[in-house]
Amino acid sequence: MLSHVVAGARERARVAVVAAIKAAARRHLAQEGAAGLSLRAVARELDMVSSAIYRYFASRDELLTALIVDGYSDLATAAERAVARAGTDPREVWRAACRAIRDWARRHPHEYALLYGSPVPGYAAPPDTIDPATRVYAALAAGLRLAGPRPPTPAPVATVARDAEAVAEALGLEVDAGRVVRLLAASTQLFGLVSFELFGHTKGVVSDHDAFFADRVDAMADDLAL
Amino acid sequence: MLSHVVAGARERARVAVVAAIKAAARRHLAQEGAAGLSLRAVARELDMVSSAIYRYFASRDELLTALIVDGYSDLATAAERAVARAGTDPREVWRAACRAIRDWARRHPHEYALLYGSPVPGYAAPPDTIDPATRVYAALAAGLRLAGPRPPTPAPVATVARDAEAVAEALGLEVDAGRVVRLLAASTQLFGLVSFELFGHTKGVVSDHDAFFADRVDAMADDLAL
DNA sequence: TGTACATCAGTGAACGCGCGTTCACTGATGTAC
DNA sequence: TGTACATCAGTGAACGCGCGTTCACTGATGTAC
Repeated sequence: MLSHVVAGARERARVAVVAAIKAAARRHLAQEGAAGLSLRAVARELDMVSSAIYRYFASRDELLTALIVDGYSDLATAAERAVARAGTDPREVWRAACRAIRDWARRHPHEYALLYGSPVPGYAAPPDTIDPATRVYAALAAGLRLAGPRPPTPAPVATVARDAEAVAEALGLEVDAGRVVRLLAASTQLFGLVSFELFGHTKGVVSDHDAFFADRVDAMADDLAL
Repeated sequence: MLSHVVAGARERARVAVVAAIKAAARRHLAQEGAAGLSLRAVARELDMVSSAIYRYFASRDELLTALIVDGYSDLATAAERAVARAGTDPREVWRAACRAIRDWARRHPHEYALLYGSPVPGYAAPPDTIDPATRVYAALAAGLRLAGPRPPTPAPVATVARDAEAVAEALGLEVDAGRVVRLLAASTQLFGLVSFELFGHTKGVVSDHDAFFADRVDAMADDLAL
């Protein structure tokens, strides 16, 4: 729609206020967590009356959804940029994607928790969140895509192989099912590492998180034959 | 203290009420999540007046702490029992521990989220939670302990090696640093897999979670040389 | 064994607070003729 | 270009609700002599 390109003053003001609300909500998130996100608190911070928020978001859940979609998009963009900067060496591309995701998570711990932590009770993520979430996995798959076919690994059982082939298809990977399963596992490993670090489960165990993370990213690269 | 063994009626009643409060709180947790756990709702369910709860717990946070400690203990006990049942084959012991953790998590998704999901905002876990949490990792290490020294792996950088040696010491493992790092990684991988499954991140990707999980548990066993 | 006293569980009212959402409204900004 | 009308942003009051925590209290249960 042209109205999005040549916007009138009203439209531009609206976009600005929506952005301000989301920014304030993000700040609020950092203090109270997702479950405690309050429309009234957000309105207060913007010197608005609480009911004014309803001009921009139909409900608290709709604002939450916007934050989640923005979060995935922001994270995906960070990963994609890192991948683009990393050149064409598959292992470097993999490293760049992993590092970008961890760095983003450390910079935005509460948004990370919103995306990959406990689900918000009573809130069901709508389908709008699927696409940006998929972009993150696509960035993680970039190294394998660059590397092309890999030495085959033992095939997983049929049900798993079928899932793996669907994933390969969706991400444009020409890789055997076993390797795709390893990529899925590497993703859960990656988010497991980041979650443990951010949520405090490695307190008193791991002291040099940078080195530990780098070590494991390379181990995963080996496993993926990158 | 003897009073814990030969308890009077008052003491026995007290223990029973504490248990009832925790049970109700756990049920409430399942509906509202940790952030929404409400003393008043718990009291209502037990047909008590809300202030009566304060005879048993000094504050909401103290009740939360009790739930967390119980959660880790319960999970650790489940893992330890599975390990004990599994016999002496290291790989079987490893499989049993992993399966027990996943099964417990699926049976208690909200307690799992309380333990391994996003931290509760404004709540700092007290040191009481460390011991039972460590028992879980000890159960995961049982396979490696049984297997004894493994073929050495490339040594990690010094800071990581030092952490690994401290962990080996604490868990009573006679294993090289590289292998200990792999065990730590396997733990984060395990909890990453379980979290992704429970928190819905594999929706539309993995259809046969049992098979996928079993496949990865064996891959980790290979990596640990079990 | 019987009695006096201390301990404890549970009550009910209250404090002060914050929340999401609705509604009728005012006034400013844009649009169509 | 000027005017009439429609659209929209933001206001302020209100609804009905739930929360954690404190406090003075009643009555039952245990303990010491």
